[in-house]
Amino acid sequence: MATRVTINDVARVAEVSVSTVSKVVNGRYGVAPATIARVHQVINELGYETSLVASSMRNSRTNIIGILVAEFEPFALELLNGISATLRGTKYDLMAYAGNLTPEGHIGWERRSLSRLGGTLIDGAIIVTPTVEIPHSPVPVVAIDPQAGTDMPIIVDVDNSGGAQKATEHLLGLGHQRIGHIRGREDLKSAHLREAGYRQALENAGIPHDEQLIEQGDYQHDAAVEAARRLLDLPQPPSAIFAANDISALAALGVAAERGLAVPEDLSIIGFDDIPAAAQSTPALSTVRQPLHEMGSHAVRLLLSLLDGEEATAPQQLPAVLVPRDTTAPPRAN
Amino acid sequence: MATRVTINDVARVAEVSVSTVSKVVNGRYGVAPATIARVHQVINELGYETSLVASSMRNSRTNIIGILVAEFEPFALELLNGISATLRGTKYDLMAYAGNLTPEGHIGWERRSLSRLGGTLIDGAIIVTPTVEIPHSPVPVVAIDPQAGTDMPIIVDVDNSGGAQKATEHLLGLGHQRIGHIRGREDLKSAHLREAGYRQALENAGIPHDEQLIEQGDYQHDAAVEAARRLLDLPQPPSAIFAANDISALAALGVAAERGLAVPEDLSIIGFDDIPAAAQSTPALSTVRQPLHEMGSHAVRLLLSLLDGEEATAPQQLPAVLVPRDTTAPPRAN
DNA sequence: ATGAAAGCGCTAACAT
DNA sequence: ATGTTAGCGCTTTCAT
Repeated sequence: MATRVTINDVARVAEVSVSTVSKVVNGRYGVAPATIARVHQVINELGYETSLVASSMRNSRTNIIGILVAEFEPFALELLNGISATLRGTKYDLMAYAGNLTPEGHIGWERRSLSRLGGTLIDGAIIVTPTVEIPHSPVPVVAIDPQAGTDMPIIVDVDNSGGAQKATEHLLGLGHQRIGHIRGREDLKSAHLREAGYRQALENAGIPHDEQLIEQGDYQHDAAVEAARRLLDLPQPPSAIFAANDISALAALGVAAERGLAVPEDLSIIGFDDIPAAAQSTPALSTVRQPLHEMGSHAVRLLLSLLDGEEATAPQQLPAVLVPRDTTAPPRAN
Repeated sequence: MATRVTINDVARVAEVSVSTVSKVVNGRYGVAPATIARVHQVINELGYETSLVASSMRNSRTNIIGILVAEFEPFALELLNGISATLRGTKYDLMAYAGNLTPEGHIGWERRSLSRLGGTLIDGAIIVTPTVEIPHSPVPVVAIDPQAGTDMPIIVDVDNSGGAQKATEHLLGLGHQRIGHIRGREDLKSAHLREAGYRQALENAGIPHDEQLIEQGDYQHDAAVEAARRLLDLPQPPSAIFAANDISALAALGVAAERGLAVPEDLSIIGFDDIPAAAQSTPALSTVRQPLHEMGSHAVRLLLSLLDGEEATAPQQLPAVLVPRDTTAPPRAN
């Protein structure tokens, strides 16, 4: 754990000025070949590398893209995978920063992280699932799957309403006519869009609207359990349920079990997200998947074009992918 | 994309000196309550945040842990998951840096990244799968799964020999007596350890050593295909093969198919690593898994104790987990 | 209680 | 070809 080798150490040992070392390191003109050789030799001997931090204070460009996440959970990690793959071969390095691990300050973490890194350390940022608007950023920013309003300029997310529509049409296609919906969190854009997709599918199928079939699940297990119970307690219970996320769908699966309902024979259930647990449940949960890899890839391409000085593009919606598994089947003939 | 708000902006608007602002931000004593209030107000108005970069040049501590990876691939991402979870609730933020994405300089990326970030930006580092020794680091370092020698002081990795032994004993337990081995890359420590575990298991079972049953597969598909062919061409071919990694095992699976051998009836195959493709193959590959989540968690705990000034600990070996799937079964009765 | 000044490691404009 | 200097944003003595 030796102390850091700085440009000063190199200059001293090579018996030149620091600016000469800097010129050599950055390949600037106006240094004698002999000097270049000697400096390089000292650099190797000492194992010197320029400090990213110090040089980023002088240079505007660092060739580093920052990925700002609240936390490294599976959703963010899968995005990171696509981002990393897309960045390979470009001149950019990748720095992922989780600035929300400390107990304090959880809301608005993205604004904080962006201010702390932007303008100096990173040339541009991709923010994963931001919770608040970013009014003015020091660097170009692309948001992935923003939770709140749509005021962020550049956005990549899944086609929530289209995905919900696919899920509902899947049930419709199996022959279901009475389809319930467990709604997501009121304050999140995605919840509204998913509900809209559900309504759209029913409308397209010419099925009259029944407000009783929509219950609030808040994207959370407990609330979804209650919602599912109310749905199944209906005088005319639904033969299928589209839940706004997999957590809720899994909750509904539990309620079906507690009622002695066979899934999918007595009740079909489909979720949204395709979280890992979805594939593990018994029976395996039918759902709709966000193409995370491609979303990350898309975000990178958008950011790179922004960094090349191109104009802001319209929001990018990537299609959701239907993943039919074992919780959806035709309704029991009656 | 407004320009960055600096401490100077705050000072100017609040009509105080920058040092006063700094004191307020860092909660130092000796500032009038009225001044504190005014400065805070301006900070909020302007949306100021201290620059990580600038402050890290003055402070020795940043409360940021750096994870240095060559690339964000599944192995590193899974580790990141464990690392992030373990760091939650501590005072540390997490910064993951992939410094190998640029085409040039791929070997020794870890030394480069460490020099560039260490000493200023990060308080300590966890390096994933380093390829070279780190002679002197500016900050405490823990290595996960180093590829080369064992000269790195603090290491976390899977128990390679133990895992190989488990795999071999699994085959032994099924009744196999003649077990081949496709060896990994000569220059990697893990390959030697896995071979050693294989030999140990056979020795423990009192099975005489047959050098013909070990072939070089280099951890690579093509070489492993050749190795598997040679094994199966033997006058007395093995009834089971332990491959040093899943790539090689999958290659062997292909060779079995090309020979018309049924797996696992005619030939049992087991790999090592549990890469995603392992679960996808037909039949699904039996293998041995590295507990990546726990390895990440362990590395964090080691690093934190190092940062608390504790002494270097001995290398940590985490047990590998046997994952029996469908490519291993008792040998055909003969 | 406040501010002026030095310095962290580095780069670039400007001498020499 | 080389060195001197200023300054990036910040924290920390050290005056005042």
